[in-house]
Amino acid sequence: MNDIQNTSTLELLIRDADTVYSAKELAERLGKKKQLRVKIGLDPTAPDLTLGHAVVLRKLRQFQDCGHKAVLIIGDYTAMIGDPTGRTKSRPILTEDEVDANAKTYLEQAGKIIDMDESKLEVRRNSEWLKPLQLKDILALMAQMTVARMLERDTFAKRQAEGKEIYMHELLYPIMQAYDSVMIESDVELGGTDQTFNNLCGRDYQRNVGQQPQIVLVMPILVGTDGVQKMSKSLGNYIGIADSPTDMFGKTMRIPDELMSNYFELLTDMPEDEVSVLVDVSQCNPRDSKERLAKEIIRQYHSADAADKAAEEFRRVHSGGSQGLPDDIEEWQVPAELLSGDGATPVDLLVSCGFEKSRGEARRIVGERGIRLNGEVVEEATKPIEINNGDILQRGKRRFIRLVIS
RNA sequence: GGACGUGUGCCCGAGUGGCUAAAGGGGACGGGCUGUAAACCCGUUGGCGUAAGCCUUCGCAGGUUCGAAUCCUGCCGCGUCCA
Repeated sequence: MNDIQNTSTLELLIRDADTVYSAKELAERLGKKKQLRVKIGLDPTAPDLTLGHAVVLRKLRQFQDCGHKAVLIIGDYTAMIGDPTGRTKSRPILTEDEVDANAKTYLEQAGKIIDMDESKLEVRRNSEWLKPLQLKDILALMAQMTVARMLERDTFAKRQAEGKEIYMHELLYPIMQAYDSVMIESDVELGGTDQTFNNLCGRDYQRNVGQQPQIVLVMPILVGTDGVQKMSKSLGNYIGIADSPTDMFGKTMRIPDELMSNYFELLTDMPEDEVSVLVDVSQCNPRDSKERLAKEIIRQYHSADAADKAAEEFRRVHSGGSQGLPDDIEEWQVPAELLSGDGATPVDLLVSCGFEKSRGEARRIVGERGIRLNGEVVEEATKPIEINNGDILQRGKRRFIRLVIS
């Protein structure tokens, strides 16, 4: 590589980053032309990755494409604490089976983004080195950090200011994560802005043992579909990497318009100048731009074909009060006992097929004119209705089921 | 160990003897409208019942009262401060 290529590599790698500690160090290390070890940690708590994870994984992929090695850490031990980013409940210890299962799903899903080739990827669990630690080892690690320093961390500082509790073991989380960096000798660690403190700890711990401190590349946090909070599974404002094209499309269409440029930037490879046109309301209809965004996203996790189909289906089913049907409608076998006697009432059907949890709920939604049979609004909740094989029962705008009678 | 608080529906949070299935907000769901599953507006949001109505719910267990989420006793959880 000559200097010009080197510069453009650096530019590519720090593009879209929130902060880099420091770009200068990264330039220097890239200049040494050795394969860098680029660390990323995932706690195997919930078994599904979201587009929030994708932001960081996409960055990791760029490093791989530049010839560097991804070191993916499955935080099976750190997961026992849970990163104390504000939610305070301590988490249960995961069994080995749960970790195995979650790790497997993680890898499958991450594999849609990163290069799984062995020369480009190393997967490690931090129980490997955290589990054997003795108390004296842990004390030695703790002795490298001061209380004052630890309490600088924003979430701790905030909780302390508010008089909220901070448990002792939570203070260990950054230390454990830092120790991970030492053990795998990472050159670069990637993370979201909420990880900054932890990642910077890694630099200190590496320096203490004579390693060259890792470069910390901080990516912006992806805002969830609610347009307010961080995208996360537990907040329910997420788009999952494993979501179906239909769901991905619908969820993307739902994001507030203002979020579009952010999503384009962090989740697609579209050039900046093109994006700036798309998000300019004087030049483009936001609806069309958002459809474009949704397609770009789906293309990466499914296929261009699936993206087109999802868009077409969405228009057909949802646009302008239209009554089109989705491509795949789940079938449901109507139980024989519902058909005996006077026949099934809408309430019976709704509860039995799982659209509603209770008969009261079912009655209510019929009253709200939220139920249709073959496109016709069902008016009476408790009067038996005639149903035939193949009828389409619809709840609200987007839940459909095909009745099967045999 | 001591003092004082606190525990309400999916979440937050009012309520201090009846008019409270329990204000208000958030979320969720349904409808209208639309460029979308955005925004905005309207509605719904314990269970059973066609309905009248009945039943269950305010940390847990008892008690007082015609009547308790509201008062008393005990227990449990949580918090702040003092030691």
